[in-house]
Amino acid sequence: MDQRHALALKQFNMKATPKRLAILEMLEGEKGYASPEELWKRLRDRFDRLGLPTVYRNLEELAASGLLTKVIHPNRQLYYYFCSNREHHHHFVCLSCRKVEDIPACGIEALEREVSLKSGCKVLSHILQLNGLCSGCAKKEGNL
Amino acid sequence: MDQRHALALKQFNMKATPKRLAILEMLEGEKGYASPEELWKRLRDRFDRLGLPTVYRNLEELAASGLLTKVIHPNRQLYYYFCSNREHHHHFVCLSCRKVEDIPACGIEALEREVSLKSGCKVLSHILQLNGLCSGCAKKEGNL
DNA sequence: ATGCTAAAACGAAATCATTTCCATTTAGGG
DNA sequence: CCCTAAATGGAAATGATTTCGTTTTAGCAT
Repeated sequence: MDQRHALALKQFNMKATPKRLAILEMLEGEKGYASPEELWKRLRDRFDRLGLPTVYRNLEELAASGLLTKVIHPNRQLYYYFCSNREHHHHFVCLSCRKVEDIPACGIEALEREVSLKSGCKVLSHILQLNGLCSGCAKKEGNL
Repeated sequence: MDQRHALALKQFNMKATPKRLAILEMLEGEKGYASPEELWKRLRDRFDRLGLPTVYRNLEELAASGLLTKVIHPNRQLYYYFCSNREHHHHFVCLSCRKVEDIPACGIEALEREVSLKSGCKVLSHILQLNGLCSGCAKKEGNL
């Protein structure tokens, strides 16, 4: 299991440091997205020394490599999610319990082509995310 | 022209204050998106007193009403854009010159229905934005 | 016109998530 | 086992955004 992550890191020329592995491992164990500070607090148990900047740095780098996914949250704070789905796809995120669900295909690639053809622009990236309440939270209602 | 904005504000039970109108007016005149601070600096010429918090507050409220559109920027700062297109739609934003272009239809409504039916979740909002370089900036290349 | 009241604006100060800096440590190829 | 680039620690800085309590104002009603 560690091996899996270590390999993935190597693919991106990132050293497989214990802290990086721990971050991936912990986030993989989460059911939903987590903030850098939350992860830091939990990981401190496992390391005598662990700086918050290290967590921020690693999360950012891992997201840049695509090993983690950033969540765009209305409160503008950073949240990350471990998604094993290596295909291009998008997410539904629950604003209440933080659960994340994959969204099957989106027609965005076609849209990108259409837009860039029509206006001559160069699409570098796109953001697509659905926000809401997962089935569980929607039932409990009164949430958020 | 003021009248137009004043009416729009009234529709949302917002007072048509000079500063609000000025914000709308100035943003309407922009070709692209602008940051609260930029707007503040430009608007200070027209008001002896204008607080930055006022600009922030108004931009936020106007965006909440849908009179302005928020841009999700990779640098995580706030940017706003005046979009006269009252239909539901999305944007392509140029990361270099800040130009904004409307994106025609997106199939998101269908996607939302599909997702919410399949997983029983309640989709409250969605984010869709294409980032890139507009045709002009793409030519100049080397941008960003 | 004038008064009234809730909404809006001031502006200084606080907040606080995120980043910087640089000295120290470490992973991992040679 | 060495070496070097990469990673980390920790304290401090940053700086966009928000809060707070007070003052002003829009706009309905008299």
